[in-house]
Amino acid sequence: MAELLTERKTQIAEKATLLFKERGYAATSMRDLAAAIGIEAASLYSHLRSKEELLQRICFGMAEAFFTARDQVNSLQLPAPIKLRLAIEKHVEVVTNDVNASAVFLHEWRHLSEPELSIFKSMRREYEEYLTAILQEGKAAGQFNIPNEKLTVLTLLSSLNWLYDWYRPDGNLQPHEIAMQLADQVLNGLITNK
Amino acid sequence: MAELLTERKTQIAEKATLLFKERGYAATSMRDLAAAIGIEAASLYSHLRSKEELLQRICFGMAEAFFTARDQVNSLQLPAPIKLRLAIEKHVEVVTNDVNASAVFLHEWRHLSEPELSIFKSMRREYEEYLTAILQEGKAAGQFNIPNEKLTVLTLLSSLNWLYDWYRPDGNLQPHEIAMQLADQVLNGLITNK
DNA sequence: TATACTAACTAACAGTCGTTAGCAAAGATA
DNA sequence: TATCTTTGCTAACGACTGTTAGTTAGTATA
Repeated sequence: MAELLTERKTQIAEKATLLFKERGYAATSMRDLAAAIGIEAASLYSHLRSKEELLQRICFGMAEAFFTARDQVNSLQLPAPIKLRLAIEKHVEVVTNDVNASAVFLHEWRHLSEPELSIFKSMRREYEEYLTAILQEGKAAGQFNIPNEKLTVLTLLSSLNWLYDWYRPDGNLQPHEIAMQLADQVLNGLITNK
Repeated sequence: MAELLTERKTQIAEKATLLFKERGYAATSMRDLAAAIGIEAASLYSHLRSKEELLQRICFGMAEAFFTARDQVNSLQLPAPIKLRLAIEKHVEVVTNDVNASAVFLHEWRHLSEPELSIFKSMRREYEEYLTAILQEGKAAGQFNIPNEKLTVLTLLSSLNWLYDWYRPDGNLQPHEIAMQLADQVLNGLITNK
């Protein structure tokens, strides 16, 4: 029954993501995970090779989603301010699409062991460079006022990433609206009448 | 030897803060901590009652520092935009003053057990409300353009909090400069020529 | 009907966890 | 000199860790 097998594997992955988010990777035991599903800890090993495999899937799955978003943005030739809006929109889509996985991706990656840890870090750096490039483009064209790109890109990223903490799929703010308001705030600031 | 006693206690607190930041609370064992100091794990208990006591001191010590900053800001009668600049400045001071403790404060608080956990959460909420009040003040006075206060305050806080991740005390950016650039960015946005 | 595979189980492994008990050396105090 | 306090030690506790071995019932395939 290929379908049932996949269902169970999916269920394990989803519960693991939830527990890793709520309690952290190190504080979640395989017995916790098994109990949350309703089986014995040893039975998990019919479906996976190790606990860390679960973490790897979550971290690299999210990384892949962010790269896909980046490639979509970069496939278009756009002025920097509009490109930045699009990048924000796509990033928000990825985060809101799976807030649990986003939280694990952001906070639990350091429990990866080598070589995955180094690979993960370099992927993250690559994504930061993609956003930095947009900022530099706009700065060079005189469209952005940025004294320090690094500060700006890290501030931007933290604003976008914290989303997982308060976004509610059943709330009244849609991802698109959130992205628009975030983009307005980042681009125009809070001060009225510009 | 009251002084030596205090020195050792301080050393333990600092190493614990560093290890909790780097590996996370759950993944740091008392044996790890003891080894980092150069004593046996059991010897730690001459200086503290439990592992969680260490976490409590870090979390509530930082909370106290943030509240002190808030009270300083609130003791002055200022227009909202200037008050927000000051709040940002004070917040940056607290974070940059101890980046390790800031990281633990931000990420490891959920390993507190009751009743400390609930107390901690309500203190955090109180601090968010202090910042929200400034935003509402400016909005009511027509100085701020804010469609959604909650989104704005959480975005602001995440920008400020992520500082612990990249601020280097020996770097070329002083806390005051960082605070000014952050404030400019939040208030004026990235777009040139306003 | 016979065979192979899947997904669960129980039992157990070697190691680690936070913590306690009991003790020893050193220095401070009386 | 005698006593108390501090700060470390060794040894050990019971619980928990990720994981493996071996087994079993049920289902799909030949």
